[in-house]
Amino acid sequence: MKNLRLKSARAAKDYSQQQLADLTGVSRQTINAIEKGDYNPTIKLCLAICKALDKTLDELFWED
Amino acid sequence: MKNLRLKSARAAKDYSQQQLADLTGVSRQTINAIEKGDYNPTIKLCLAICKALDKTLDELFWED
DNA sequence: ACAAAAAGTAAAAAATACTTGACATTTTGT
DNA sequence: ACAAAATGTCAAGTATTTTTTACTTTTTGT
Repeated sequence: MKNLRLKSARAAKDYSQQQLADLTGVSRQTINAIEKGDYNPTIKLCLAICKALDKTLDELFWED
Repeated sequence: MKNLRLKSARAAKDYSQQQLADLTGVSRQTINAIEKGDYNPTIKLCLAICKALDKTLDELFWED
């Protein structure tokens, strides 16, 4: 399923997918796929994304 | 680096590495390697571990 | 309306998470 | 002390993430 919290947090910082990709050291397609919910990133990448967006793991990646 | 919070949370539930592996659907070696800090698991596996141990992502996997 | 930037998507290759099997060492219980 | 259970570790193979390249569609600004 889509990760709208991530999309929203990225928008709040006014970052493009490319900018967030550069900040976290991955490709734009990877960011796109994570937002789209296609597959599960590694915790290392999740942490990098959280730090780039000033969010916690629970805020962006927790699911019930 | 070692993930002692994970090791501690597992001990609090009195689970062996094998038991936690069974609960989360991975091999014992994978749990062992994560505790040892050898590599980065996927967020999906992190979530499964958190749920098995009644912990949040931030409690077990956040790093500063 | 138009151009430029951003986002969506796909296939093949590369990198790495995870498994399986096997054995050594440490810990636990009696 | 002894046996059983738990943990640590390694190597080779499999599964999945991530990259690269490329193209299409949507959004944004003038």
